[in-house]
Amino acid sequence: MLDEIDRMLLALLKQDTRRKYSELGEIVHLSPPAVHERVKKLERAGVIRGYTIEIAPDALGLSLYAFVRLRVSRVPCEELARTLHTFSEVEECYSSAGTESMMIKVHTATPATLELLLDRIRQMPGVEGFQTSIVLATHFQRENIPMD
Amino acid sequence: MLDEIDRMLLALLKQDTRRKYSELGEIVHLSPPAVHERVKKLERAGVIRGYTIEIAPDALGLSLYAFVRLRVSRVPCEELARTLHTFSEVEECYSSAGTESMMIKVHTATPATLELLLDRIRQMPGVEGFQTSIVLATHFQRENIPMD
DNA sequence: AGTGAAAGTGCTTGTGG
DNA sequence: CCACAAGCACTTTCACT
Repeated sequence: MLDEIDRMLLALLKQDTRRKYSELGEIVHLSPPAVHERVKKLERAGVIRGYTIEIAPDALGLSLYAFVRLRVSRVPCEELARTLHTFSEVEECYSSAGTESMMIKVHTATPATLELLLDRIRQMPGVEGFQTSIVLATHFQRENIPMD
Repeated sequence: MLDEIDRMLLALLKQDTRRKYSELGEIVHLSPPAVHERVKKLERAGVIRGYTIEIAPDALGLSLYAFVRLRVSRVPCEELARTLHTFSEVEECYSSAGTESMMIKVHTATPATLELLLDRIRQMPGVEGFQTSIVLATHFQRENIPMD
């Protein structure tokens, strides 16, 4: 489905989408229209879901990250996820195997804001309790694009 | 530092960077060159760190996500982070407050690959143990851009 | 800082191999 | 599936407000 050239293009575009097609073509040894054709195909296939910017995490005045693991009972996780989606501070939401059935990543300006958020989460039906891990440092974030 | 128009532009570009400057200008009531000027300023200020693509998580044949919380002793977290960076399956790496001093997000093709990775992590000096949470569902991932 | 017009550049499409 | 060439749209710059 995806050959090596496709994977190289994905890796290159992941680094910087504003590379010229001619530049990409030189690297993968293809002409600009050929690169264009492949990229469009990746878009249509849904492999490339969208073109976005990476924003400096601290530029927006939100300095506090935390992971919260939720202990859930009775209520389906998907239903809780819909409620959590309405809290703008909740940036990621997962279901997981284990005692804590859900895990979220939250992003707030201050500890006080985090406390308010946790208060709201505590009141959600089905949430029996949670464990919070404050993030002290983000060492790296990246994406793994295997070339096989 | 960042006014409301800047934040709107960031939110719009986050959704789709291939919007035309004229299109952005209509929304924020500015001319294309004015939008251009602001975007360049955001780039120079480091608020916009880069332009990337979003890749469908399952398109690359990696179907298994897991969070691993590491119990660390003796060794500085930053040193462990450098070692973890050499494992391509480790996509995110954080230091956190609490009993488990570090937390990583890993992305592998199969449970067998995950096991091999955990074996390697287990052998790292300073890693006393870890707890693994397999991700069953990713409900949402997004970014919070406050408009204040 | 923002506007308007003009120039430059790369994207995009059609034709052909 | 890819290379070549041309039309076209957008980005980018410049002079001015």
